Amino acid sequence: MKELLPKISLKVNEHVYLKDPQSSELGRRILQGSIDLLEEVGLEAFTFRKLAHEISSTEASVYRYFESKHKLLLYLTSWYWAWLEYRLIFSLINVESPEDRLGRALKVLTEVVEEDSDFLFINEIKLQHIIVAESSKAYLTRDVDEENKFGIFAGYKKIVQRVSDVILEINPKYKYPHMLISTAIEGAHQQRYFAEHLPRLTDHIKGEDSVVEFYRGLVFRAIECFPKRDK
Amino acid sequence: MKELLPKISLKVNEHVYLKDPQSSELGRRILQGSIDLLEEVGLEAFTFRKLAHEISSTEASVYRYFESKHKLLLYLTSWYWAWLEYRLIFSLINVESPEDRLGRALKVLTEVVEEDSDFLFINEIKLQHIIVAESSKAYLTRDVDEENKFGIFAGYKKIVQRVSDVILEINPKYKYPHMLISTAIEGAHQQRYFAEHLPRLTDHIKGEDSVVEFYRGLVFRAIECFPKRDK
DNA sequence: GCAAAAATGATAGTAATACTATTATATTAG
DNA sequence: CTAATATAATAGTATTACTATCATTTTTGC
Repeated sequence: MKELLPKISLKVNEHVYLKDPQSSELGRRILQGSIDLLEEVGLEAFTFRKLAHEISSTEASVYRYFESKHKLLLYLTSWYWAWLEYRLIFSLINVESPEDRLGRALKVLTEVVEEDSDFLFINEIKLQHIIVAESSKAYLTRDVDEENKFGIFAGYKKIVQRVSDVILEINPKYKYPHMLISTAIEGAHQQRYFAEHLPRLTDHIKGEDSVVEFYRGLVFRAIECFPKRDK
Repeated sequence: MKELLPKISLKVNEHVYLKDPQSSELGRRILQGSIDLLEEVGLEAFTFRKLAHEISSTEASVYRYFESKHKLLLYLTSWYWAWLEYRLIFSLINVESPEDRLGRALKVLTEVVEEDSDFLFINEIKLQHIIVAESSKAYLTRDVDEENKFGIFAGYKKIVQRVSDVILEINPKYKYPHMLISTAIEGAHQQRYFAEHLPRLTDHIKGEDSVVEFYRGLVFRAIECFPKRDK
C-alpha cells in the first residue's frame, strides 16, 4: 500500500476531540507523542503532564485538544478502526470469490503490522502494540453507553458488519457472523498479548504466524467451508 | 452444587493480599463490600475510601488487607478462577467420554452464573458481572510479567491446561488447544459485554444462550469433531 | 504589512486519589 | 488478666486530573 496514494487522512468521530488534532502542528505532535509515550509507559502511567513534557508543550495546551486521556485513547482506537477499514477495502478490491475475500479480510484483521508508511504522524506499528494492550479499555468503562450513542464505536461496528456480510455470502445460514468476527478481532489481540506475557494461555508454532493460522482455521470451519489456501 | 458440600473456601495466591481477607470478619466484609461496590460503580470509580465507607470501616483498615485496588481486583479474579476450576471438576466427575467432557467444560466456561450459593460472602452472580467487565484489566498492565512470576495467573492457566488436555484426548493432533480455550473464555466474557453495550458486535438468537451455543460449535468444529448433543 | 482573532505558553490553583503514618481504642489469645 | 494484635480515627503527602487566567506568539483576512 506504501506510497500508492497521496497522503490522506482518516476521519475520526468528532465527539472524541475538542479540536481536531490532525488540523495543526501541535495536534499532530500530540498524536505522535502520545503514541510514543503510551507504548513506552502504558495507559495507567500515561499522563497529559508527561505527554506535554515529551512534546515540549504544556498540559493546558493538550487539554485544548482532548478532554481526558480516555478521550485520547478513544481517538487512537477510532483512528485504528478507520485505518483497518481502509486496509480492508484495499485488500478486497477486485477479489471476486467470497472465500478469498474472507481469507484476505481475516488476514488483515489478525496479522501483525510490519510497516509504518501511509500516515505521516501515526506510527502504525506502535499503534498496533497500543491497541493490543489497551483498546479494550476504551469500551470497558461506565461511559460506553453514552459514548456509543454518539457513534464513537461506529468504525469498529462497520468493520464487523463488512466482514459479516462476506460470511453470509459464503453461508447465508450461518447464525453468528458478528460474534465470529468480533471474536477473531479481539481474540487476535489477546493472543498476541498472551504470547508476550502469558504464553501458557496460547500456542506458538515455529515458522508460522499461529494467530493468523488459528483464526483462519477457526472461522472457515465455523461456517462450514473448507477454503483453498492461497499458496 | 448447592449445599452438596460443607462450606469450603478457595485458595488464592498469597501475593495478592497483605492479610488473608477470608481469615477475619473485616476481611470478609471487604470482599463482600468490594463486590457490591465494583458492580455498582465499576473499577475506575471504585476507591478504598468509598469501600471503607460502604462497610463502615476506614481506608487505613482496608489497606491492611490489600496494597491497592489492583491487588484487590487480582484477588477477585484469582478467586473466580479457583471457583471455575472447582465447578469444572464437579461437572466432569464420572463423565467418561472426552466429547462429553469437553461439552460440559465449555458450558461451565461460557455460561452465565445463575445461583449464588456455595460461598458465604462472595456473591457469584455479581462477581461474574465484574469479571465480564473488568477481569482483562487484571492482566493488561505493566506489572503482568512481575505478577506472573509470582504465580498470580496460575489459576487461569490451570483451567486452560485442563480443558486443553481434554481437547488433545479427542484430537491429539490439534495444534492450538490453548488458544482455542482462552479464546472461548475471554470471548464469552466479551460477547456478554457486547450483548449489553455494543449489540452490533454480537448476535443473539431468541430462545437460546447464543454465547454458549456459539462457542460450543466453534470449538467442536475447530477440532474436527461433531458432537452428539446432550439431549 | 497590519489589526484582529486564534492558538499556544506560563503559571497557578482545586478537588480527588492513592497512598503512609501515628496514636488511640477495642478485641482476642495465652 | 495481661500482652499482643486488630481496628478506628485522624492527619498528612505526592500525584493526578483537571480548570482558570493572562501573557505571548502565530495565523488570517484585508
